[in-house]
Amino acid sequence: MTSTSEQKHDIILDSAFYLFSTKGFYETKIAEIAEHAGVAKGTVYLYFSSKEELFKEMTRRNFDEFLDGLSNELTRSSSFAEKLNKIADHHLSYFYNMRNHTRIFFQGLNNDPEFMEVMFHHIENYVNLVTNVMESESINESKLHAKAFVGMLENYKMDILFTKSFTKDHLNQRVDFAVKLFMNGCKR
Amino acid sequence: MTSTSEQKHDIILDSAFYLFSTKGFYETKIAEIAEHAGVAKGTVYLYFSSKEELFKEMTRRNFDEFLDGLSNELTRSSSFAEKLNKIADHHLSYFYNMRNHTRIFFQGLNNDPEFMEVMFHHIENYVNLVTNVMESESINESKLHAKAFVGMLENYKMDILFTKSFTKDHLNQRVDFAVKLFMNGCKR
Amino acid sequence: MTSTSEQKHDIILDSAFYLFSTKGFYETKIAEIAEHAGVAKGTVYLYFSSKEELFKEMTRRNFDEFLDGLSNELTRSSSFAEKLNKIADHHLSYFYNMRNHTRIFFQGLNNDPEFMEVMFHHIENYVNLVTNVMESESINESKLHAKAFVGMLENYKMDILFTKSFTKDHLNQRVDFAVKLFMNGCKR
Amino acid sequence: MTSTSEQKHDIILDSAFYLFSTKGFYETKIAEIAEHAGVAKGTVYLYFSSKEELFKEMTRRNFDEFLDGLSNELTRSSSFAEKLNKIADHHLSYFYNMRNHTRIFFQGLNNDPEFMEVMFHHIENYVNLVTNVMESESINESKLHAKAFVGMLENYKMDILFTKSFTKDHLNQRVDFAVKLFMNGCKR
DNA sequence: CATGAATGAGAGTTCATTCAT
DNA sequence: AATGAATGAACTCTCATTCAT
Repeated sequence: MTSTSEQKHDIILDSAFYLFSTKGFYETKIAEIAEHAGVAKGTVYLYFSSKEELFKEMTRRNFDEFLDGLSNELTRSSSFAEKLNKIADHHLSYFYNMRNHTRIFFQGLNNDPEFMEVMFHHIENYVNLVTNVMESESINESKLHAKAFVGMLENYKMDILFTKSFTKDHLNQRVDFAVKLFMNGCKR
Repeated sequence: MTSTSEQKHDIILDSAFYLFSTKGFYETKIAEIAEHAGVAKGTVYLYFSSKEELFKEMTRRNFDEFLDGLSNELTRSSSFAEKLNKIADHHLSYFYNMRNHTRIFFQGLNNDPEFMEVMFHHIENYVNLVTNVMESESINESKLHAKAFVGMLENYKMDILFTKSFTKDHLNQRVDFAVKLFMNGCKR
Repeated sequence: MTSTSEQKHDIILDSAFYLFSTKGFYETKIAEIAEHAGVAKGTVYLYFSSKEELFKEMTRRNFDEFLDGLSNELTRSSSFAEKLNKIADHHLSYFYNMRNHTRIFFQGLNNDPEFMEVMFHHIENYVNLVTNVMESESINESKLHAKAFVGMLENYKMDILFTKSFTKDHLNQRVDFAVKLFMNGCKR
Repeated sequence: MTSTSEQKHDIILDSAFYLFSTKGFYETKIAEIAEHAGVAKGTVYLYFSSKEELFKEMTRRNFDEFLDGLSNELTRSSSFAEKLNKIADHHLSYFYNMRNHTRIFFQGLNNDPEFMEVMFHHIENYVNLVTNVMESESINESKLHAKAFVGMLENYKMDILFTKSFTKDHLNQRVDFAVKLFMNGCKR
């Protein structure tokens, strides 16, 4: 009935995610994470060497989940439009599901090179995944296209995070819009 | 030869910008800002009521400069393509000039509603400026178009901030690319 | 129309009294006293060498006024009972008139020997005045009697300071009571 | 051999009493209390939420000890004179034992309503205890009598605190004197 | 005489981290 | 492995005092 070591590791990570993403890094205290996880303060340090390290691991897990999910969905898609759709939907749905955890998207460990590396690699991996889709369609300058597409999506993220009344319908509308704009350009 | 009161206000703001943007909010100490500005610690509090307030004023000034500059350039542009070009160039050049102050773009006062309001309004104002350009060209769903375009640019920002070898040429290339992609869509 | 130097000295002392007695020594700022007196902060230091000194001078003036008034009233009294009455009335009326300035009676400069000296001397002088009255009636152990009488009055001070609904009638009742008790003892 | 949690709480309270009463509230630093108690600065905050709170708890403990002791002694007294004697002796002995901690009697947290409440209640409780003694002897206006008696004692406190050469004999003399004066009035 | 901008020492408080149990 | 009491470095902000104008 007691938690295994691995389970405790994950429980702490869950609590860290919940609190960091809701309140921000500096505003979240180790004591709060411990309490939320139902362990003692000292226990946190048995699994993570520091607050920074805990934040980094949490971030890594988040990024990995995001990319694993996307990568999984892409293998089940066939046409180009369908793939773009999946990317857009996955991207915006991710933020939609996290719209109550807005802090996570604005705060990092900006002075920690290792953390910047983690972020940088995530973006790189994400863009590479999208770049592969572009290349499979023989699009030139595939990387620039990939970044532009991701950027469009990233910007709609703001609507989600700041608009209280944002619904799934609004989300679908943006998915369609982004794909069409990317494929055909603006219609004048 | 001595500073007027207004000058001192700005000198402190300059120092705050330099340090906050280089090291981040929490990592910058009031004592450092004072030293950098060549005044005593207490003097900072004669001009700004708190560290948070100082950060907010600095942010406001930054945002205002960005928008004033853009708005100024847009009035001197004629064709649609030219306007898009000016927006893209202004956006990316701004970050290019600040590529050594990367911290500023990742950290804020995420728990301070007033600060979030400042950020939100800036984004709103920026998008509205771009939306006006879209509308002047009678483009439907002008706001969604505006956000998508800004998003593309925003994403290229990452290249600038993370790529040490990024040059003005790379920048111009992205400006052209973004405008063309936005107008015509991806070419397959 | 402008204040003379002596007037300014007194105006500052008045403001100091008002604020110190309403808010306490540490809670009152020099800046507030200056503002209340309608002078600049630096001006306070032209008349008083430090915050402590200002507090001491204010206290001295207060004590002097109290004793001058009492001494004046006693010369106009004839019988013993009448004199005791004047003392009691003067004592309690003084606190009654100051019942909105309760801070002054609880806070001092407890670490400043000079201030303690000022307080000590005031008490001494007051008791001596009352002792003289006792001696003029040939009462033995005149000083112990004097202190006991002052003590009775001092304690009724608490009623005045803490009882919001305390009236002049209550005051007169206590004056009469104290004099009778002192002269005849408790009635059993 | 190590302190229990409760012991540490009391050790800090003891140190707080020693320093606050010797030097005053504002003149005593938390760092000094910690050092005197043999703990780290932060430890003080594990037991008391703020400097103010620490001062309040110390005051409460002091007051309680005073009243408990008195109440205990009164139950063992029989005649009226004996009871008055016990009150006078307890009151003056208390201050006699504390004659090196004079600061405590002049300084409080005058702006803190909660602290004023604590003080007010203590005085109230003390007077009530004495009032009960008066009533048990069927004395009219028992409360006014009680306050007068306490006032006499309170004033002799000054002799104790300010007279370096004050001895136990002086104290006993004042106890006797106060009781006789209260019972019989001044002898002319 | 008068001003008030500038100073900077100093204090209370927080909280990540440690370590004896 | 787990605890949580104890630590103490570090930081923001205050305010009496000074002095150039």
